[in-house]
Amino acid sequence: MNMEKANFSEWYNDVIERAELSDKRYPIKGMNVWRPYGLKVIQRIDDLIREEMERTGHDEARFPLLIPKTEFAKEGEHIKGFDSEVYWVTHGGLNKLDVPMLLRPTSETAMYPMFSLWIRSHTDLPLKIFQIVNVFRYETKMTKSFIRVREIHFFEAHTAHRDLEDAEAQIKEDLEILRRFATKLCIPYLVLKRPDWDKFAGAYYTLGIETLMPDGKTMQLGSIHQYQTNFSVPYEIKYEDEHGEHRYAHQTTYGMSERLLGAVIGVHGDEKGIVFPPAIAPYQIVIVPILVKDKQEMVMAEAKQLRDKLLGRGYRVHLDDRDMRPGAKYYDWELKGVPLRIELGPRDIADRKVVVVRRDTGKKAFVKRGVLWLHIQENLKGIERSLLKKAEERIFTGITEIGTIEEGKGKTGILKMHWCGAEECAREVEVGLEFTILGTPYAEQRDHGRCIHCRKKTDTVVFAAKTY
RNA sequence: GGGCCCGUAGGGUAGCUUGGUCGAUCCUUGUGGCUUUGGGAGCCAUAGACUCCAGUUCAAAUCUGGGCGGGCCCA
Repeated sequence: MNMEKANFSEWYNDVIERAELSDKRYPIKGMNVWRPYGLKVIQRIDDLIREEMERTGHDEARFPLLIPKTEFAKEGEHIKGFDSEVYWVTHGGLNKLDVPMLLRPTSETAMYPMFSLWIRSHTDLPLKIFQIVNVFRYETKMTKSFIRVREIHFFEAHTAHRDLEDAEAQIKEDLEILRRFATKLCIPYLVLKRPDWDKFAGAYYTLGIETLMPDGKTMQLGSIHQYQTNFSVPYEIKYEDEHGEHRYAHQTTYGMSERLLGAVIGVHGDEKGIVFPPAIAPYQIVIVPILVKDKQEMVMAEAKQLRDKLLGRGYRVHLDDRDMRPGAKYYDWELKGVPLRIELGPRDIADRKVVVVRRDTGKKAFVKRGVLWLHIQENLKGIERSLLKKAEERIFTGITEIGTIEEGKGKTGILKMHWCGAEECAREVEVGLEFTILGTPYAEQRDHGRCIHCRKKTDTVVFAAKTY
C-alpha cells in the first residue's frame, strides 16, 4: 500500500475497506455500515469518552431522534446554519404531518425544551448531560468514511450554568478532558478559537479542535461552544437564584464524532495498514499459533491457556485459529492494526518462550514466559508513548510561520501568521493562499508582530490550512 | 451549491473508440476435497458480473438521455 501524500486518499479508502471497519456499499450516500471490527473500535472510543464524562460528573441521557419544526425554529441563527442540511420527515404513513419533523443534525433543539422544564432553581445547576447517538446532516456530496458522512456517530455534551464564570470553567474542564482523551488516542491537536464568521450557528464563540492529516490538510476533530444565553433566552431556560431573582442559564456544548477514528487511522497508519493505539484497539494482542503436523493439539492447548491468562489480566486478546498459513495471518493483523502479536509454536513451547512482535516498529522479541507479563505491559505503554511522540513531531514540523502572503504560496501544512483581527485581512489570506483561516490559539499568548495583510501592529496570531 | 471524471462477479480488471466475433477476459475471492503450516502455499473440482430505467437499432456491455451510486477539484 502506498502512504505517499498524493495517494493518502486512496490509501485511506482502501485500508478501511480491507480492514473491515466499514462498508460504504450501502445504497445511501454517506451512510455507511459499521462492520463488527469497526464497531468494536468506535465503542472503545465511546467507552473512553464515558470514562471521562463519569469522572467529571456528566450524566448520560438519550433524547429522541425526531425534533418538531416548531422547536427547531426557535433560535434564529441556529436554524439558518442548519436548515440547508436537515432531513425532513413530512408524513406519518399516508398522512401529511401538520408539523413536519426533522432528524436531529445536533440536539440543542431536542434537549433545551426539556432543560427548560428541568431547571427551576440554582440548586439544579450546573446541569451536565451528554449523549452518544447518531445525528443526520445532508452534507456536501463529497463524502468520505468517518470524515464526512451524512449519518454521524456523535458525542455531544450539553451543560447549563448559573453564570458566565461557571460556564467558562466548564470550558476549561472540557479542555482537560480533551487532553486526557487525546493522549490515549495518541493524537496531537490544536485548540483554535474560530473567527466570528465561522462559529457554530447560535454560539457566542466556538473552539475548533484540529489535527493534521498526512496529506497536509487539517481536520476538525470536535468543537467546544460557549453559548452564553443565546439558547436559554429563546428556550426559556431560567432559574431562580438565592435572592428570588429569575435568571437565564449560561450554556456550553462539546461535540466530537467518528472523525476521531478517521484521525487515528490517518495519523498512525503506515504502508502495512492501520496502527491502533492500545487504548482503543479491539484486540490489543493477537495470538498466532504455529500448527505443525502432529503437534497441532498440543500447540492449540498451550495457545488457549495463554489467551485465558492474558484475558485474566484484563487484556483484549484474540486467538487466531483460522486454517491459514501463519504468514497470511501476520499480514491480516498488521492491516487491522493490532498492537502486539504473539507467535507460539512447538519450538517456543519447548524453550518456555514466545515471540512478541510490535506493530508500530515491527521489532521481534523472544520473550521468556517468566517475564512475559512485564514485557507486554511495557510494550503496550511503549507503543502509546511512541505513537504520540511521532505524531507530535509531525504536527509541529507541519507548522510554518509566514510574514507575508507571498511567503505562504506553495506551502503545505499549517501556516501561522500575525493578524490584526479584521475579516477583510483574513479573506485576503484565504483567497491569496487558497487556505482556510482556522482561528487564533485559545490559550492567551503575547506575540508582537504585524498583520500579514494590512501591516498593522498586533499581538494576535492566526492559523490557516487546507482543511477536510 | 458549481465543475470534471467514473460504474463489467465479493474485490481489481480486459472488452466500449469502429454496435454483431461476448455463450464476456485475466487475477483475486467464495465453496467442496486432498495436502501444508516459523512471513501472503500448492493441486483438483465448482460458483459468481455487463448499476437501474427509458430511447436509438434487425442487433446494445458498447451509442443517447435520465436516476442511483462512486472519485476528484472549487465554493
